[in-house]
Amino acid sequence: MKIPLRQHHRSIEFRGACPMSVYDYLEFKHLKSIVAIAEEGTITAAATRIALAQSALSRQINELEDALHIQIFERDRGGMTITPAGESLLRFARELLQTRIDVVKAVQAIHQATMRPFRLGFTPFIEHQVISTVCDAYRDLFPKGSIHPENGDTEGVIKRLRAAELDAALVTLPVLPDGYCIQPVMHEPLVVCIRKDDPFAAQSELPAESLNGRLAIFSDPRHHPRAHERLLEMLEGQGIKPKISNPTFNSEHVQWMVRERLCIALIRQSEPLHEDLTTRPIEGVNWTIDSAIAYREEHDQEALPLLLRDLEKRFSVAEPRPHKKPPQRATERQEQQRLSFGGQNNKSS
Amino acid sequence: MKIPLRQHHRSIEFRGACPMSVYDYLEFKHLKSIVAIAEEGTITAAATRIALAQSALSRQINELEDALHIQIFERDRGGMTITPAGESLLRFARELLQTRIDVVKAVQAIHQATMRPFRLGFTPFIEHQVISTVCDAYRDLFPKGSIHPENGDTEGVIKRLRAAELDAALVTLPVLPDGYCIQPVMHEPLVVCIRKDDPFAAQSELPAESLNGRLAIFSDPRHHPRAHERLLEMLEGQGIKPKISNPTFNSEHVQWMVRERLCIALIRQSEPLHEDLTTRPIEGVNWTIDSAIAYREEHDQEALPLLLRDLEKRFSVAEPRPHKKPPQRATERQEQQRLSFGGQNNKSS
DNA sequence: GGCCGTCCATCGCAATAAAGTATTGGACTC
DNA sequence: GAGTCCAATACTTTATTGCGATGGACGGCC
Repeated sequence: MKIPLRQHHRSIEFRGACPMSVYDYLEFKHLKSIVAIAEEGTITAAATRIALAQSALSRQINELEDALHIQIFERDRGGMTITPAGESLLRFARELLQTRIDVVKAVQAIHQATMRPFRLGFTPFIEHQVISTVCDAYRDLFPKGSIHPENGDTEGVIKRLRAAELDAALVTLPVLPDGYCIQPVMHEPLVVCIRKDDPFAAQSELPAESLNGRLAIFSDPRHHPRAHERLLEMLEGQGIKPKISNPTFNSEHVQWMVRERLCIALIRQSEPLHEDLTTRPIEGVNWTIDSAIAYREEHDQEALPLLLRDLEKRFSVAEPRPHKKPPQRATERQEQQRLSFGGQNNKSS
Repeated sequence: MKIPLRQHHRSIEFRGACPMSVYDYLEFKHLKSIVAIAEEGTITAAATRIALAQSALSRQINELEDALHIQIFERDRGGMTITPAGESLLRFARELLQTRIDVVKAVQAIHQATMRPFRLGFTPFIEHQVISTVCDAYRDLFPKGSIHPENGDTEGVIKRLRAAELDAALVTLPVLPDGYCIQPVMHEPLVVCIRKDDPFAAQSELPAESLNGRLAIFSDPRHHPRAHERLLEMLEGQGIKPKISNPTFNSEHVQWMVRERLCIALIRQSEPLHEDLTTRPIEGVNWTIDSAIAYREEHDQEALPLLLRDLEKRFSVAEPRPHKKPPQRATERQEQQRLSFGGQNNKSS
């Protein structure tokens, strides 16, 4: 059991401000070895997998454990089994190794073509704040890169994404996750916009029936057919027949129509309101608009993995929405079966 | 310019499933070197700092650049300046090196004492969902670790945190950030709870005057003196004189009093309501309750850095709140000058 | 119980990779 | 034109890794 304390002939440790900490014993190659051993179960098998001699691998791990004072594996007969400490280490090993790959790819891209500009599509339904957060993240990660946001309607954006004319796109769900992946970035409640002097304004939540025949839908089927359909489905599910009206994006038009008592309207909770108007949730449902970033799995944009990784940090995942939902990891929950509806499913545990 | 392509004597590359990718050339030591060179400006200085010979460092970087086909530095007279590609790499180098330290520390701790249990304080003001998200994160990172949530009033929790009897604490702001650090986890709007048949329920927002003399405050100065003070300040700032009442935590008591027309009350937007009650925001202000996790800067809990890192991902930072706020990084914005008030300062850019 | 196979640890030795020392050469300064 | 600073290179030394072989521990099998 020799201690592999690096013994440079002449005094090291004193020179500069860098006393060679113990952490330096851990290198990426060790992480690779750990993953291999954990997955193969024996040093012998792991050694062949990572093209190393069995003896070398055995030494490597023993010395690492020794230097770090960690026992990573338990030596049973018949192989190595990972310890609790090793289990946590393994988790990070995988993460770090993947990050290394992503970083190298991205940096190579920056160098080679001074990196291809990141083409980010977005639809009119995406809040400006979301777009700028994404752009900020990108510029923060790649100061010399460039990001080109381009807008378009949902179908067009998705089509261009699929055709690799975009590297990623900010869209609102639902979209068919066909040929691309989705990572959610924000959820925003849908509420009903009514006049303050509307009789129903006295209530904190509007019963679904009260909307029947009054609620106008302004979403344009051409701009986001799936969301439009989904919305109609959801309304139908609550027994609400929407009023027919001409599609528009213009929030002021919508509010004007409500003010003129021509209808009431579904809008986002965060939308700034005219002073005569107010909003109310619909009783018993918890509809939200979900924004997500979509990207091709087989992307050729080297900046993408790191951008996604960073966005995960920047955007909400735990929803501080009225009534608690079970906290979930972003990667598991995304799905386009919500325009969204939350409705009854609060408090599943 | 020899190519340092690792030439194992006998054919490697074919053995297992691990064809030795180019990414393997990048090791943590390279990241250290890159950071050192970038900070020192010359190879010579960097070499002494990281206890390496100048020649070794020069070669190391040259071979790395060569293997990865990246130019990281520009060789000027008088030193090395970093390239755009290097700039991005540098960013990740720092991040990864820090993560390595955090990981090793945490894993060491797991091994040594099978890891000291994580003592997480929380106050009655913290939503259960927040606590369980934190606990989930911990257990996810350290499957064999244990986390002990303990509740207490704010002052007690802070005191025990400072006395190192707790490793971290979930508290609501404001707290004096004295001797410890704070990372926000959630913001939740405060709204006024009123009866549905209250005349003011017809309005979507309540003017501040309408609360005068009617709004009862149930927060207990003993449980969170600073928040209590702050709340009174905020009310005073709006010209609201609160009604005196006995402190209570029990939300049902509060709602019962509102139902009995004894008062109206400030509550969290997400609180489940009795069917006779509703909530309204106060006009012109945007008060929120901010939950944060507090911890000593000189912690001895090795799990803490990785937990904080993970929580950053799990919790909202971009606030999908009514009216956009500028997106900010979590670490910069925390401060206890909000109980919080948002009020006029929306849309600062 | 004895035999065999598997697997990990260890050792000696050889080959390679990495770091050290010393030197060179360019560029800039005075 | 000598001095200085710096990176790069030549050459030497050290450290790491590979290879092959051995031993111990365990379990299965006859």
